[in-house]
Formats: sequence, C-alpha cells, structure tokens
Amino acid sequence: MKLRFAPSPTGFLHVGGARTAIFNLLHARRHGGTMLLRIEDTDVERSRQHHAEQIISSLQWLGVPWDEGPVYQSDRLERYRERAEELVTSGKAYRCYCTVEELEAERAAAEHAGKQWRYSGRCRAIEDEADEPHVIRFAVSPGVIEFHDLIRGDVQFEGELIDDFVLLRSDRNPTYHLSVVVDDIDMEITHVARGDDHLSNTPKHVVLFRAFGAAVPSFAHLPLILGSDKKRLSKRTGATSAEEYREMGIVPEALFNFLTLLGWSPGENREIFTQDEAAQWFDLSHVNKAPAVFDPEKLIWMNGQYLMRMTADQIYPHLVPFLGDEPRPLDELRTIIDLHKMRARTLREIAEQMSVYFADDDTLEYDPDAVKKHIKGDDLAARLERLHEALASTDPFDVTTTEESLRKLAEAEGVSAAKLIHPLRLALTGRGASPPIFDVAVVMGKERTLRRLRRLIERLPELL
RNA sequence: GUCCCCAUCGUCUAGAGGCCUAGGACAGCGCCCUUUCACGGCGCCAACACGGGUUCGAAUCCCGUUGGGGACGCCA
Repeated sequence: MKLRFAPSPTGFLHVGGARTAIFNLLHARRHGGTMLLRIEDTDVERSRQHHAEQIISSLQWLGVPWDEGPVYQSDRLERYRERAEELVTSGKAYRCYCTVEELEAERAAAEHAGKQWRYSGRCRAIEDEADEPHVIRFAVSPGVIEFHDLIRGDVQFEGELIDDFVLLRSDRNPTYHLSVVVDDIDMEITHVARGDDHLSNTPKHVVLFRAFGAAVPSFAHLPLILGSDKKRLSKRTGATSAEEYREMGIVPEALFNFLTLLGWSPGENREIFTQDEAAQWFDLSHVNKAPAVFDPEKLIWMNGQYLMRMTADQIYPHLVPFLGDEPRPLDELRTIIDLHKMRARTLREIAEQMSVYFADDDTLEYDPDAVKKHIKGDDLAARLERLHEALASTDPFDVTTTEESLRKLAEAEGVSAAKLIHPLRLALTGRGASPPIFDVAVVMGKERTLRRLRRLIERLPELL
C-alpha cells in the first residue's frame, strides 16, 4: 500500500491540506504502507519554490513525515509529454488547434445565452499537424464512468458530461490531470486520498488510468473544512494556514490531534490521543462524509490541554520563538513554565504571563481593577509594612515557610490571609491573577519580593 | 444553469435496525474546590431538517422535499 500527499506550491500549507496529509499518513501507518510527498508545481505561473519549502517546513513542524520524496513534478515534464504523445499515437487523445481566445469567446457566448459551455471536440477530426501550436486533449468516450470511493462508496458519472479535457498545454507543460495520473502510475500509488473538491475530477483520472492500461487506485475524497460561515475555510473567517496557528502559539501535537478529529473520530469518547494511537485506530473508510466547520475555540482548548500535560523541558523549545531577542535559558525558566503552563492556552499566553518576572521592578504597572479591589483601608500601609518585616525575616525563603509567615501575621493582625495575599500579589505581579502567590514569591526570590513590596508601600498614597 | 456530494445539540462528533428517555467534547450558564487565575469535580441548556414509505421496531434502510456544499479553466 502506498499513499501520497501532493500539494501545489502556490501558498502556505492550508489546514485542509494539513489534514489531508495527516489522513494519508495515518492510513499508511495503520496498514503498514508508505507515504510519498509530491510537489505539484506544473503551473509555472503560480508555483513558487519558496512555497514548496514553506509547505515542507510546515509538515515537518506538524510532525507529518513522509517515506519518499519530495518529488517535484517540474523535474518530470519530459515524462508527461512522452505519455501524452503515446495517447495521441494510440488514438486516445488528439491535437487541438483552437486558441484560448476562440474558446473564451465561445464560453462567454454560451454563458450569455445561459447555457453551460463544453468543448465541442471539433479538433478530433482535424488533420494532425504536430508543428502547429496546439494542446493535446483526451477523447472522452460516452458511457458511465464508475469508481469506488472508500468514503462515498460507489460513485458514477456520465461520460457525455465530461469535456475532452486538456492533457498537455500549448506550452507543452502538462495539466494537473495528466501529471497526477502519470505520477500515480509511475510511483505505484494504491490509494488516493484528497479533498472533496477533486471528486468531479476523478472520472477524468479514471479514464486516463484505463487509457494507460493501468490499475485504478482506490480513492477517498475527504469532506472539506468549512469556516464559521459554512463556506470553504477562507481568510475571511479566520486563520487558514498551519503557519498562522504556529505563530499563534499552538503546539504542533495539538494541531495534529485537532485536525485528526475533523471528519473522523476514534469512538469511545476519545479526544486526546497520540499520533501512534491514532495510527492504530484510523481508517479512511471511517471518515465522515459531511464537511466540518473549523472551530478555533476548541483548538485553543486542546492546545491548553497539551500544554498542561507537557513538561517544561518539552515546552521550552516551542516557547523560545515567543521570548523575544534574548530568550532566557531553560534552567532559569523551568519553574516558571511549570507554574504557568496550566494557566495558559497558547505559547503566546505563557510568554506574556512570564514577562512580569523579568519586568523592571521600578516600572511594573499595577492593574487598575486589581488596585481598586484590593488596595483599600487606612490600616493597609501599616499592615504591609509588617508583612515586609515578616518576609524579611523568613528563612528559608521557600513556599511552606513564606506561607507560614504570612498566615501567622494575618492571625496576629486579626485579618484574613486574603487581606495580605491579594496586595502581595499586586506588589509582585501588578496583576489580579497569578499562580499561587508563595510560588511566585519564591521564584522571584527574597530580595526582589521585598523590593517589589516596598515599592507598592511607597506608592500606596497615590493608589489609595 | 448543469453535474456531483452531503444532512444528529451553536460547533466537532458517538451511533453499522431494538443497547437511544440519543452518549461525549468545545462554547455558554450555575454550583463546588480555592488566596486570585487556571486546573479539576458536579450539574444545567442544547440535536436526529421535513414528508412519505419498508419493518413487529428507524437517528440508522428506500424515495421525495427542503437546506447546505463542491465542481464545471491550456489552476491544482
């Protein structure tokens, strides 16, 4: 068994493409087959090498490996020409001398008349003149074209409704239909899993496989991924490329897992699972037929689930790109990451939350809402002064001991611990929410804790 | 317009004729845990598009209607 993922390098890796790649990979793994990566860059106008590189890098980031390739179709142009000529020789294809302009005019006229345009096939009968500019068209015979789809079951198309489609353009470059079939034959592809938008191309491919005397592979047309507007996912309704999610701070394992669940489910209420587990359970024949709406909210939730399950050491490499020009070393961040990974849903959020630890003590800003809520009472200044004293004499400065000091003081003061904890949080982080405050204090260290508390006390008159 | 495809909570889905008073998850809401925020726990809200069949029995099979999507290029 051999599958392939065959993107065309005209842009970033779309999440729909990413899911197609994942389903190909999973099906291959499940059945002990292999996967080929093929870059379909026969459209010179739109294909760009840097897009191919970008797609490859996205696949690597996502964790979608391939066993063979990448193969570039642009390296195989001669092969496609050769095979097209074979079909002309055997009479299954013919040269067409109609110009783009003529056909455009016909199409416009038909459209104007409210009719659907189809190529007349008039060049079928014309004398063969290979020297004249021409395209090569496949001569589609009438009759039902039937094929099996692992997802849809048996699908039928009426041959009469299919145009004599172009195989080789006038610049001697192949069209998609030719290159894809020639390659799937040469590369011995047994299963073609691709987007639903190719379903109506498939009868063309089926007749081509037959014309070449090759076995027709199994097909699986994956339902499309829709945006919140229920239309094909587009930039209008949200991020469309794997790259954008990466920049948003989504961890690749989470995106992989999430995409796997779009149109497929392992059943038994399983939602979070590894690639290996998915590879044990997956099968193309169990993929849904209906298109799925991409819900970024759930992706972000899932990302949070991954973050809190990962160790700081696992998170760190993914986090580095979000840490600015001079990222601090892992040893300095390990504890902080552990404190924040369960409070953030993206890497970006972790990085943002971490920034308070490295802010300048003297420019730390206090969140106005938190100030309003916790900074009040005439006795606050004196109480914080005694908290400062208590913390100053706390030794060792660890989580248990600092907490004991604070609680003892609260009792002596006859106030709830919260009356000290919240102002302390504001002093240390400037915010109303943070990890447990004693953990924060210990991470910051005694000296810095005291300095930030002192600063709050000094600023008290203007805050009250 | 023509052809093709699809149809379970707002969203992702479980469901292969009786296990369905339709299960789980996200989002929303409420409560609990708690120094805050998260995490976690408990609960609530919420769906078989509609109409005909077939069958002892239909979310599940068939037909139709409606609704949605896709394809109709010398793009892929």
